[in-house]
Amino acid sequence: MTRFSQTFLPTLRDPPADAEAISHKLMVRAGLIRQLGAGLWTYLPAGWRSIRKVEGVLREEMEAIGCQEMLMPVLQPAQLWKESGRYAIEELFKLEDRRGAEMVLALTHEECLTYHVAREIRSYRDLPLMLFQIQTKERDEARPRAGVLRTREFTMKDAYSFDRDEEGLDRSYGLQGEAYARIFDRCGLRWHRVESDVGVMGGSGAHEYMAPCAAGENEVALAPGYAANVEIASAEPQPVELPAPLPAPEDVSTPGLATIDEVAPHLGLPPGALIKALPVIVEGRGTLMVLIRGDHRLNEIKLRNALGAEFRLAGGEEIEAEVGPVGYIGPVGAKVPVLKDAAIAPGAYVTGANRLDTHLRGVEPGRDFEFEEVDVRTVEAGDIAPGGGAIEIETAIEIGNIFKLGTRYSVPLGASFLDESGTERPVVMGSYGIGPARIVAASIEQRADDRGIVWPQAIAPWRVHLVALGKEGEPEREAADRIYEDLRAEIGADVIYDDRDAGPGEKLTDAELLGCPVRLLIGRRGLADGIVEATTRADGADHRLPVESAVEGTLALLDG
RNA sequence: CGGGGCGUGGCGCAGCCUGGUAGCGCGCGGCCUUUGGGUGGCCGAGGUCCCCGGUUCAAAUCCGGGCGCCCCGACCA
Repeated sequence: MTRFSQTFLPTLRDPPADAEAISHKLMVRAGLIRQLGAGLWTYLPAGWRSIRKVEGVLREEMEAIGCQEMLMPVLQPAQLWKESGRYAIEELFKLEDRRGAEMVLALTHEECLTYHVAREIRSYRDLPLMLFQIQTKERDEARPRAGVLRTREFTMKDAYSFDRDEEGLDRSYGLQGEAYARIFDRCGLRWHRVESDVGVMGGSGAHEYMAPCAAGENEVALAPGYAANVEIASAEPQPVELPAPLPAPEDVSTPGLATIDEVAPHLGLPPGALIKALPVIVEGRGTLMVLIRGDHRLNEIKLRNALGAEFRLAGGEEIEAEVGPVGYIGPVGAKVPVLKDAAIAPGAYVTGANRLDTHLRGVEPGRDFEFEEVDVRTVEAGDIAPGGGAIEIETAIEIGNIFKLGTRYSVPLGASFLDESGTERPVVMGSYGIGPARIVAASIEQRADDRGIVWPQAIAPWRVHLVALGKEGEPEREAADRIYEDLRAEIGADVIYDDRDAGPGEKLTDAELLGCPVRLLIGRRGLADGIVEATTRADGADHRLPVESAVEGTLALLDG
């Protein structure tokens, strides 16, 4: 029974005032979701239908690769998380039960599943194993945003693989990757698989699946044969014109000029002919000076990975005390070790002189200071990717990720098995996440037009939106009632029938807002010619279907 | 966590500066009208003005505190 008049489908003429993202506005306007609190969203019937369709695709593709569905609790003993070392995560919701026992709300389920696997898996004969669930995740996000894009509670398809060795992991990882490609294709998304950061915890590899769209929180660097999250992307920089070399560095007076933007024009040089010196304090290593070309930006994740340790930028007082006058520090005669970004090519640069109001020109790396070379800058559009193509930067939503965990969880939680030789070995794990809500939101972001949502068939709340003009008891209604019943016999609940006594404008506008793939319009005008009018939402094409074969005609439009 | 903004019928907003009657559009209910792009008319319902405290004869409005929400940034295992 999906008659619009009896469905909880509250459409809105205007978007909520505080909505920015297209998907946020349209999902609220089309009656898919409503907000309960910051980062907390209710799915109304139409929205939930779409989510469940995504889940259906996920189930099919997971099962197709031998991944078995199960279900784990959201509420978990804190102890497990202390054992895995993740209890300190700020996003982890922590609470106590009535006895005062410490509990947490799971933000993923590695701990829980590894706990079970540790107890049930004994032999190499029990491996490999792939399991998944579609379950709620709770994360105390610092800043929920953009409707359903970043929330504190959401459902996730999380899959986990258990293998005896790295080779097995590679196989499982490959299978998941293939399933992911089919999933995102079936959901009609434009997406990229990009290399991603594995974090300080390690892991031997990770990829993110990114759907380009304006509301994205991530940036991806793309070039022919190359795709990486900007967080870890690496590329050849664009060249910069450097001044003629000097026999030795020379002082230049730069009174009051402390930034690249002030010094470069003063000397008539491009910013890239200057070197930016960034003092950082590294956990366990003290203060270092990182050198970046003046027109480049430091990539903190790449620096963290290069250091193999956490760090922070030094504060003003720390710089004065350990390095030199803020704004005038440089590598020549530096009191701390120097790391030079690889994008600083050989040549003569301007740097701080470590004396107030003074810079040096003609400074040449190697000749005038010692350094360790690292790659820690943020790539930019136009840089040359490893494959030789020019990089383009796109913003994107992360819709899924796959991660080679290795033994990150199996070792602390004691998940091991005996191999053929009777040796105990830790299970080698992978984890694989997809957010159904993000698939829905990304689809809307990528496909919507100025009239509303444009669903792909696979995840539309209804595939057919039947609009009857006229009111109760009139001929067009009777014709529509018949077609509705016939359609239901063919595609079940996948048709919504707008039987409201509203004006034509309102019904048609709502149909476009909701964005179902095929709209059938039954009105006097068409009926006089013996036809119903079918319009496909994606291309706006009109099709005149004879009344007597309207259902067949609709089905033909659908599966094509 | 830093910065900015907002909180007044279901939605979008005005009123606040300069204290005294809570208002508009949409939506909602009834009747009539209209039925190929949010039709028109008449009548009507609906508000603890985010909360607590203070000032005052009197607070949506002024003061103090708190809460909530949004945006930018940081963060995002």
